[in-house]
Amino acid sequence: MLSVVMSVRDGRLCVLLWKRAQNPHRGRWALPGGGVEPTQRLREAITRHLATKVDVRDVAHLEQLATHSAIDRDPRARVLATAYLGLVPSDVQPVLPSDTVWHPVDDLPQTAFDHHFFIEAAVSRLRAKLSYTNIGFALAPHEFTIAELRDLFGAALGYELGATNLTRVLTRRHVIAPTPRRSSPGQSGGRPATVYKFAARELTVTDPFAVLRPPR
Amino acid sequence: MLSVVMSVRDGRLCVLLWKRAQNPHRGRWALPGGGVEPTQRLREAITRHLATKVDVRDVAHLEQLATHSAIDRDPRARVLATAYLGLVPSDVQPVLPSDTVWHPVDDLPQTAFDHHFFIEAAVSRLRAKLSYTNIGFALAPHEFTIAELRDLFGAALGYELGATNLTRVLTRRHVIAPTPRRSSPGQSGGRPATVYKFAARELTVTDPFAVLRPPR
DNA sequence: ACAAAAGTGTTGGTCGTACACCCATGC
DNA sequence: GCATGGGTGTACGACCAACACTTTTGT
Repeated sequence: MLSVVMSVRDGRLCVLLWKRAQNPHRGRWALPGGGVEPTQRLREAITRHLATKVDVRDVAHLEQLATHSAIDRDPRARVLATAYLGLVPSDVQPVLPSDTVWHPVDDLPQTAFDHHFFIEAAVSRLRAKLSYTNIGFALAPHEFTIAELRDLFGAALGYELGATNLTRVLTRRHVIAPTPRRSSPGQSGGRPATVYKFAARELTVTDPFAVLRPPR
Repeated sequence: MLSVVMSVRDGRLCVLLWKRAQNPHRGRWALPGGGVEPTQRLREAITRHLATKVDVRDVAHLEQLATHSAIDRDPRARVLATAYLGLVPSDVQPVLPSDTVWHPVDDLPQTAFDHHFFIEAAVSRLRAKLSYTNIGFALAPHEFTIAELRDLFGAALGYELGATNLTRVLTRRHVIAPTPRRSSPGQSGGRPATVYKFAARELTVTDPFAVLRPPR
């Protein structure tokens, strides 16, 4: 049972890793995870582990990724590992243990076991879902300006994008909605930005049929 | 370890189920599945089980669906079940044991345990992937006419669709390609149909970014 | 007044659907 | 020739990207 907890930190998409102090794979970086009690469900086990071991309580979204069954995943014994993808909003600052660090996904250190496969799968999944669901809510603060959201999406997707079209796409799909509030500009001036929020804070598919749509 | 094996039979999307002769859930219909040996990988276990127990050797595509961990899934013991989605082309006719039957997914009998959840997940996954991948290759014969493909897709998606646009979408994306062959018309005449084939017989994503595309 | 930042209008292109029309065959 | 089924051409709308232009602020 593993969790790939991702969040945008300092403008970069990061994943939570801890440094192993013991063999096997001592010194390498591993995903948080552990065993599952016979009375626990997987989701429950993940949630509890994140809260107690790494003090991450504000996972805005959690979904199952995949189960790996390679026989020699762990040299000690046969371990079936089910991984979850967890997302933490960019404005929450969990207090992490000293061996646990946010690592940018485009500059990963050597990871333990087969954990880099899970990270790759998580990044692909997140990037894909950003384009056809409202999953962005789990990365963003409750309120934000378009500029902030543009930087957030840019960091998560790995490329720059324009604020204009981002606004239009997300509002047309009713993913985000303006609030009456607006932000005050910085020292250098500029027009105050409208404050937006996500319309829903649960995962919904916003673009269900790319093609081969059913007849109206 | 469970498999949701699906195929189009007699113009309907079907799933392979076997009737339980023993308690628990005697008389209900269950997905093929079984335990995993400590030396087996999941995919291997699924493949072997399908070949030996239900004589299904021609699974054209197999992908992992999800792992369920409900504590009371099986009243006998805590069982973690990882389900796979398998697809069988419509022209192969595996010899099934007498307790095993293809059931249309839109008219399911009472299923054992929580197997209907897996079936629902498999159907959703298949339908979604039909619109943005070339997964149709796993349902279709090696060669086919557009009319046959239209019926196949219609059965899988659950609604009628037009041959014209199906052709255009799939050829534009280079999912299918015409062959030099053409089919001879039936008794009632009609123009001979061009025979098509799938360009690739491995899963590829054909429509990766619906929106928020990276700049060219 | 000017720079900075946000927001709007407009255009052009791609893609998917609908539907009318043309083509090839059996009887 | 005519019915039958396959294939093509065209028009329309939805959607998205690019970019110029306007609005609102601070200094």
